[in-house]
Amino acid sequence: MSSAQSEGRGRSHSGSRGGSYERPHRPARAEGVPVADRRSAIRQAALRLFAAQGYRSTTMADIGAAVGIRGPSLYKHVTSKHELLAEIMIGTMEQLIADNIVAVSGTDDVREQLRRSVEAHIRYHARHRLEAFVGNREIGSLDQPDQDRVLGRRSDYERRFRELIEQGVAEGAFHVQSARIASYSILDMGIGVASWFHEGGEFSVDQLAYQYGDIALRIAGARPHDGRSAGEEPGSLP
Amino acid sequence: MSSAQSEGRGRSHSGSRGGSYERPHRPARAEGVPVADRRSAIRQAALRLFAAQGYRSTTMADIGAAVGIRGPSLYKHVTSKHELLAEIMIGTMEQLIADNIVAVSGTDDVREQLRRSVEAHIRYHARHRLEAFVGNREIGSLDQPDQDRVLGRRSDYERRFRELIEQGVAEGAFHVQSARIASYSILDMGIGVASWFHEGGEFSVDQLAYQYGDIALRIAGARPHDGRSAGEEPGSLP
DNA sequence: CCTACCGATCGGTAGG
DNA sequence: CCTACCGATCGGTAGG
Repeated sequence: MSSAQSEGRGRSHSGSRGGSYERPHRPARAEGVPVADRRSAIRQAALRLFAAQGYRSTTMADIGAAVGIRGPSLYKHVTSKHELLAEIMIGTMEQLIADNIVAVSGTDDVREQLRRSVEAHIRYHARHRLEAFVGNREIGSLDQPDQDRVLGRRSDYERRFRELIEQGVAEGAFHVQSARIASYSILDMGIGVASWFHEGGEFSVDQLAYQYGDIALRIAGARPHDGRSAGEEPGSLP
Repeated sequence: MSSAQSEGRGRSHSGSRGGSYERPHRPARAEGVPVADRRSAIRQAALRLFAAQGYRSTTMADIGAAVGIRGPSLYKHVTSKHELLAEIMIGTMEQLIADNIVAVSGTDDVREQLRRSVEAHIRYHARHRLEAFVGNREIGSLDQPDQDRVLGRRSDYERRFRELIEQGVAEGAFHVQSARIASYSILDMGIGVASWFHEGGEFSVDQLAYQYGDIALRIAGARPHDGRSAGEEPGSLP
């Protein structure tokens, strides 16, 4: 629910017509910045602007202004606007998959593997809201090859969750009608986090991760070896 | 997971330069269509194109071509491109709220109210994928007043689910750590359906609605009066 | 419902 | 890293 950002909607009707218009003030220094940091500053500005205004509504001049240079000067550091988007979106999927590999590798208990996978999924979507938000909204803004790359990685990522759930079902640890719907619902509720989470709100990232871990175990129909349902406090049964 | 559409990416490099270029063929009749249907045909075309290409990448000429007229002729039927988007997005939220009111009014059992609310939510997102998809992606493309209208209705809609869950908790029918996270997770997993569902796939709309109803009851920690967990077949307990 | 057209925007290149 | 600029696009209006 709710949108990620609200700043910067609509082309900035800034100081048009009427007397002396300087250029818009540049944010501090235009030079003197280490060349190595310049690229990452550009990427970060692009990410923020893509999230706030959308890829198509963000101009190279906007991105340049955010790092203190003019639009055309960006082409010394990046080859195109599209490249900036593709890097964000492919990098996001690579990170999610890498985090998932770590999450499942620390334990053999399928319940714990699912919990850790979901916690990693939630942590990423809370800590990297903008990446996740842009990654989920701008798929159609990619060219075909990059779109295929991102969708292929998404498919791989989903399969990891689905096969984990199938394994749990085979072991008798999970009980679901459809592993696919279970994995979709678990992943989709995590994706939603990127839309409404903000630091300093009702929940910390840790609390969020833990609660969604519980919810995922409920969705999976997980019961520990003694037969209790997931997410129940030991003493709360009727 | 996955994007809603893939047609029509990128401005259509269609027959530029070189010999005889007629205009692009118009899709059958340009006139002879009942005036009453014209507006809804335009809305439908706009919806399809907004979903496939994004609002900003869809031109009035695209929409016109889809209904067999030229871009400027659309202004006989609509006042602006923006109006087309606003109608879709506000109408979507109005329908979801109306469906929810019906869903909760048929029973007093809070479990059944939640089930029916979720089923209605899922049915809408499966049957009106494009509306839901556009409604969730183009919030930032609205002007401020319309964006406020949509977000206000979203907030109302979420509150209906949250208060239902809180009521269930108070009655001892549900058990959750946070009603807000429960409602967000339930709504977000439904929103996800609009991204990946397609008719003729593995599940029918009815199957989907039922399974997500079960999942929502699990998330809510629902147990029937006899103490069994939601979504379990009566004989499946260990 | 159409053509002609205005005014504005924008990604990217030239050439310092 | 900048200015000047090209080529193309687009929402909306004029005036039939």
